[in-house]
Amino acid sequence: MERLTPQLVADLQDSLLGWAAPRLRELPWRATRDPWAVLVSEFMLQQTGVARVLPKWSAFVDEYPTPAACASASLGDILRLWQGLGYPRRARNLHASAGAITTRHGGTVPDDLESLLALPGVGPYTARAVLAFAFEHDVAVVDTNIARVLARFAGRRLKPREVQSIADEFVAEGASWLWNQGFMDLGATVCRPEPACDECPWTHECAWRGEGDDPSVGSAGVSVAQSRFEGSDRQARGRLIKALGAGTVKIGDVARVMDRPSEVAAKLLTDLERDGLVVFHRESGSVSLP
DNA sequence: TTCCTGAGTA
DNA sequence: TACTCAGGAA
Repeated sequence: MERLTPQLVADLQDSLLGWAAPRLRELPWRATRDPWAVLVSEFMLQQTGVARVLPKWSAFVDEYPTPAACASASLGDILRLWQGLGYPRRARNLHASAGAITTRHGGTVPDDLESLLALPGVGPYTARAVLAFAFEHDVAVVDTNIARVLARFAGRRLKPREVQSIADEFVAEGASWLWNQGFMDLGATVCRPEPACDECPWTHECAWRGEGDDPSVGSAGVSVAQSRFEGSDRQARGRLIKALGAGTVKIGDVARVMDRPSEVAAKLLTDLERDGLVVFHRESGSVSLP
């Protein structure tokens, strides 16, 4: 970005780290640097808040402390532990990543960007989060919070490459863990969709300052609002996955379990089978978890 | 109602 | 680029 001089970056780093330091002491669950535990947490944090992830994460890494342990379990067992987090495709991808780590990397989570991005379900955010939070490499993590902060700071909508490159300029050398945690926390607690600019350590340097159209709307990396959950396909899928966690379901009961018309249920069931989240048993006329 | 610490697909 | 994908909290 044009006006980002080294001196300005240094000043912004100081003010943000000063603001964030006391807050981050209250994140004990981030104390781990175990790459597998970090990878599990980042999968869970894709589209799910910290408060809901924390207990599930503890149970998961307790049950599957290594990639090999996870890979040797059935996807059905993984899905049962995942219950309540939503987006079960993440569980499928985590299970597949555990297998890839076991076979391709000798059971050790890789510490380079290319290898991480090659894992199923691992994108730009998760790959860099593992590098920063497990290996403490000097990389910039860009989640929806940071993308929102950067767009507002710049005062305009940003393109995907711009967001990452601007974020890269901000990474405090040798302090990427603290920097990325603090930066995300700023977006999560102050520079929220409804901002609290009077509490922001960057309010003086920000190009937007909460006045006029919000530059983060439509800017790269900023999540768009979710469609409503009630009545959605997600709700119906979730109902079936939850029921299957307790045992198999007869094909003829699927529509009732989903509380959807039979033709809608049939379509959703096909999608779930294609996603590898349910398995048909033609001989018994039932479906189950994999 | 809104908001979630994204990735895959087309 | 646009769309989908759970479920709970506030």
